[in-house]
Parts: sequence; structure tokens; C-alpha cells
Amino acid sequence: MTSAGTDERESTTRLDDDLSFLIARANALSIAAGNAALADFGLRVRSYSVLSMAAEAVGPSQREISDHLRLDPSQVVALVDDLQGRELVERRPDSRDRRANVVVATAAGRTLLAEARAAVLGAERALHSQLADDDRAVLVELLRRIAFSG
Amino acid sequence: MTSAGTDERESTTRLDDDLSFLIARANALSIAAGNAALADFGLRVRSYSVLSMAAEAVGPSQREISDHLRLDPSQVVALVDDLQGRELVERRPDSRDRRANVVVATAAGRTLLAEARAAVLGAERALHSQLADDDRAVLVELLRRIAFSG
DNA sequence: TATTGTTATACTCTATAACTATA
DNA sequence: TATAGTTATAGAGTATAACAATA
Repeated sequence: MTSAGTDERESTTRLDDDLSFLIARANALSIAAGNAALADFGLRVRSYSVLSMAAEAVGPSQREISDHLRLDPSQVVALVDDLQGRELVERRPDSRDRRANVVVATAAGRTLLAEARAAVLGAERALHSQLADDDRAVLVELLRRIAFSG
Repeated sequence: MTSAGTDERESTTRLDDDLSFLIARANALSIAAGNAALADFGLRVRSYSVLSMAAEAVGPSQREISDHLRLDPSQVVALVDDLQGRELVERRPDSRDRRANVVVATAAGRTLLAEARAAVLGAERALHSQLADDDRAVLVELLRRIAFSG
């Protein structure tokens, strides 16, 4: 007979103290919530992230998107193809390096992004509802050190 | 505190300040490092996690593994099949519920787990090398609130 | 020689539905 | 009716190698 709802694994479960496991579990929740929030906009977490970078003041190259999002360059091709086909971003030749494309969000892309961002931020608020604002700031700072330690 | 709608300061909501993005990026690094460390043992992060749960004092049911690791029950079937085929875990009938299997690590499984765990912890140490011990403890605690908020 | 973007391919992970046997 | 495990399948994500154009 299983008990209701709560997880009553032994506290000797070393997995539960494992930073990597906690990151993986938090990420699974985060991705699921993000994709659900973005579904109405025809976006997913990865395409949203690409669109978000493309909307920055300086449009990134595909290589920069690849590095920052930790996606393989070939994945970026597919993601940009999709967004470009929907006229949310454009590929522009980089005047300083003719090998490179600069990816820039269109006006339609920026409009969609603004709406999508509101939905994403709403979903995020639910995700860290157990954290006070200053706890959240600490978490972001500590996480940043891991996320950009490579 | 604004009572109306969403925060309109778009330029302040960059991807780099986004908790979900940082979790995703940290997770990508963590999974890559974990899988690399586990390759020598014929394990990956997911099979390692299942084996780790199976080595607990009380062997979990497949459903408990599914819930805790946030894996679909059908994925747990495949993972336990693999580990069982290599005689690292056993399925035992649950005497209290004949629908359920209890998954228990064998002696060989526990031996392999101990070696694999050392490798994983080594990889983890590199991952959070930018954190002092007390920072790491804070991070684990804050992350736990997110990871088990669902 | 090295790098950017691209194509191709294979593998892993995720998500869903349906089925069985028990509860 | 509901739950544990299983099978099947499709779609999303990850990893690698090879190539043309350019640096």
C-alpha cells in the first residue's frame, strides 16, 4: 500500500543530495513548464531562446548562438531555418566575415517574443514560487557560476 | 510592486538573467560531464540514477523510480531491463502489492555503483569548482525547493 | 590550417496511447 | 475505477563526421 502523494524515500538517498540530480530534476520541471507556456506561440524553449538572442541589440552569429545555448551548430541551422521560414528572424551576411550569418529578429519576431516572454515569465514565477526574491537572486548568481564555468 | 500586467523593461530580461536558461545550461554541462565520467562503467546518468535508487536500504518500486527521477514508467522498464540483463539489479515481487516490482541492486551492482559514484563525484567537483563549500550547500538547498516544488 | 555554416546520420531522451494484471 | 508494469510508436534533443566557402 503506497502512501499518498508525498515522497518518503529515506534521507540516506544520496541522489537527493547530489547537485547534478537536483539540477536535472529542476530542469525537467522548467522545460516542461516552459514548453507548455510557449505552445500557444508555436515556440518551444529552444526556439524561444534563439529568438531571444536574435532580438538583442547586436544580432549574434549562428556560432555565437551555438556556443551560448550549448547547441550543436547543426541544430542552430534547423532552428533558424524554422524561425526564418515563419519570418520571425532573418539571416544577414556579416560584413566583417563573409563566412558568418548574423541572425536578427524581424518586427514580427519581436512582437511575438514580447508576448511569449510574458508567458514564460509567468511560468517561471510558478517554478520558483517557493523562493523569496533575495533567495532567487542568490540562486541565479550561484547557478551562473556553474552554467558558465566551462 | 506593480499591480498591472507584466514588466515592460524588455532589455533587463535577457536570457542570461533567466533562471530557466541558467538551469538548462548548467544541466547540459552536468549531463555531459556525468556521462563522460560514467562511460567507463557502461552507465549513463539515467541508468546510474536508477542503480543508485535500487541500492537504497528499501528497494523502490518502478513507480517510485519513475516519480523520483521524473521518467515515464515506460522508460523505467527499459532502464531496469538493461540493468537486470547485466545482473546489476533484480526485480522482486512486492509481497504487499502483486502488481508492483521492487528493484534491488545486486552485490555486483553495488560494487559497480561504488566505483561509478566516485567517478561521478569527481566530475561534480570540477563542475562546481567555482563555489565554496557553503555556497554549494546554499545552492543545493535553494535548488531542492525548485526541484521538488511540483 | 582553422572556422562558419551546412547536410547527413545515428543515437538518446521525451511523451502518449493502449493493453494486462492486479487493487 | 484506479494503479503498476509493459509494449509500441513518434517526435524532440544530442553527438559526430564530412563538406564547401572563407579566413
